[in-house]
Amino acid sequence: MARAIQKRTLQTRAKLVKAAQTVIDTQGYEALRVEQVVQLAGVAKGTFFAHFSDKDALMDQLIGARIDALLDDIAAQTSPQDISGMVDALMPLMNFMTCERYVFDLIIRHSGAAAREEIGPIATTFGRHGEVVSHWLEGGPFRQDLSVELLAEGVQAFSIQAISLVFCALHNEISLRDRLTLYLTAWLLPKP
Amino acid sequence: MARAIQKRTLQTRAKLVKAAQTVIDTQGYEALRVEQVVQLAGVAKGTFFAHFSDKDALMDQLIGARIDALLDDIAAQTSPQDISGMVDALMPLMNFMTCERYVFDLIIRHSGAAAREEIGPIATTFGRHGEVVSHWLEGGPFRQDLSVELLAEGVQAFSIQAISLVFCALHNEISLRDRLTLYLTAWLLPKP
DNA sequence: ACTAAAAAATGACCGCGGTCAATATTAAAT
DNA sequence: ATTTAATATTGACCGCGGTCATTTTTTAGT
Repeated sequence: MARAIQKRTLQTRAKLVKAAQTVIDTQGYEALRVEQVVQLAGVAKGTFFAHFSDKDALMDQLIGARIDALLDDIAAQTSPQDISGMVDALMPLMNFMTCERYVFDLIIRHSGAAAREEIGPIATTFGRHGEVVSHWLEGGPFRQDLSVELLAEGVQAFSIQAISLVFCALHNEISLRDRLTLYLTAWLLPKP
Repeated sequence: MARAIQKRTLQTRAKLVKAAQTVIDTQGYEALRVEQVVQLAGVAKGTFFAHFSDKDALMDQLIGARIDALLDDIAAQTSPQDISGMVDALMPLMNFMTCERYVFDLIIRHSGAAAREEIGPIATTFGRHGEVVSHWLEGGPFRQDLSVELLAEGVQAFSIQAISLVFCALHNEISLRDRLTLYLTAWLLPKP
């Protein structure tokens, strides 16, 4: 039968997460090295991989937690009634996703369940994001010819597109906020 | 003063590219190892990195060339006059982009100029893609309230979204083609 | 031809993510 | 308390991308 999780296990895991967060806070996500994390946590390298399947799994958890916290703030607000309000609400999330190229790449890589059997923290936040946006669209003054779920998928697609262009050498004359406003207006308020 | 490029340089580079293509043809993109490529090409490891800044640069070139060839085919056809025709035209490209998860990730990572000074082969193909789609939209029976360039950016955003969901464990009940059709209809033929 | 400088090729070496057989610790059974 | 099986930890080791001082080859000047 399945045994209970040992206290030691939780302690070690907590030490690893704390050490990782310290590294990220001081040096950023991209600079994180597993060797540095285990040294800071005072455990052997192998222990790390007994707790996380790989380095990406740790990042998935930490970045997923950050996004979740941002979504908490977003969900706590009243539903925006126009594009400008919607962009305002989404900007903290957008800013986090653009804080480092490495972070953006990792989020994209984990946004779907990434062909793994179990869905990870970041993928879960994408589901939540869709629900929050869907809820906004339900009563709002936006196009009514499509399901809110489909519209929400479009909002995600354009958010990713806007973020991508931040890292693009060609199109950086227009700000992230302005580009997202442009996209969402075209998507949610078409006037053909 | 700058000297002319040696014949030997071009030969070595060709040997590396040929060896790489052989590996890819037999084992796929993800399985490619630099060590195997240089062994097959009969050169030292250091030589590889004298010709390509890193492994990604080689992939950028090879995948970029493939996409370019697909865009040649697409551009050679007459402009599609409806969503179905547009999706038909785009499908070969979509299928290539979904042939391997590794390929998709690499394309995304290089789709913008990736914060590098010089724009790479894949990033160039994205520019071309935008031009081809813009040209389609110019005379076609699609929404006229936005610039064709902006509409083309949307087509790219939805293409990426559709591809992403192929690799997503949650949403794989609907096919890539059907999803792209759904998205492009909603984007290019809104009826609010 | 000979020589000097520029360019190309080499391979030992490093950094870092990830593995695994061996060892240590914990918790249940007697 | 002792045994036993499950679980957690360890660190030497591996694979592979990437570096760089050294050596080899090519080119241009005389």
